[in-house]
Amino acid sequence: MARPRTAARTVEHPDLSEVSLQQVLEALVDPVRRMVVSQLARAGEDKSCGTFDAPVSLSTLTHHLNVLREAGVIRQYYRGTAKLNTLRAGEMEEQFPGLLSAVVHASAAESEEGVA
Amino acid sequence: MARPRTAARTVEHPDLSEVSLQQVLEALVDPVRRMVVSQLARAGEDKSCGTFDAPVSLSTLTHHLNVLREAGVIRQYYRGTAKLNTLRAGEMEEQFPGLLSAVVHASAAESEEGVA
DNA sequence: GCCATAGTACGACCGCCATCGAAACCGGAC
DNA sequence: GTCCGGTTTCGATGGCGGTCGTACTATGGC
Repeated sequence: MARPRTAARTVEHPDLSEVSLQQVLEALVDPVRRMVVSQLARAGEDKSCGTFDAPVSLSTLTHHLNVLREAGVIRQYYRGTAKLNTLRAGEMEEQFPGLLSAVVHASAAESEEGVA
Repeated sequence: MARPRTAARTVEHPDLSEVSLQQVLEALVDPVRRMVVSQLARAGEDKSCGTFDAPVSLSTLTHHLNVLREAGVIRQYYRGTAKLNTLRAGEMEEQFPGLLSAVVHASAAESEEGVA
């Protein structure tokens, strides 16, 4: 169907007003997904699927990224062969004030404690 | 074994420093438990098991209250025949800053939206 | 054109947790 | 003492979700 060569694959993202608190909490309750979120928050910038450090297979990781995207926590977009992921921190803050930041912060605090 | 007549049944509560973020999130991810927390937050004061409005049987409700207690979210104590429940909001705020309040707030916002 | 690389879709398995009903329990009222 | 209402424990059940491997697709480089 002569799909455009550039700006090729696009990804569906929910409007945050359509996302329920339940969805967000379910997304954040899984340890692997919280790792992903933490790594995104720490990295400061976009990471591709393969660059996450997680104790699961790639297909499982894809699954987790889908859940996070559907919960409105991350945004995904293609660039070249890679699919990049970024936190929707600002929007989340608007829709669920303090929630994502509290989780990220507590998560970081817990892992520091292990180091200290 | 000659259990003391007074100050009878006591309940074990974890120190919040022993509670993991994982535990807290698992406690808060269940809709019924979030209802309980919301009702406690709104009521302002202690509620007995039987006074919660939840679409589950009493035995299930007991189970949920146990989970919340073990996660450090609520404190329980006996008074007469009743077992009262109260939020450990202050302690939670210290250990997991912003977390419980964000969830309670978002929860309230969502139910208001249904009303509006 | 071909190949290599990155990610995805699908289907199956398995363990965990919410749920219930019924029976036991405990404290207080009488 | 006996009864009663409130709460808990136990065991069984059912469904959902995390996990994996494999087969597949798509993009970019050669």
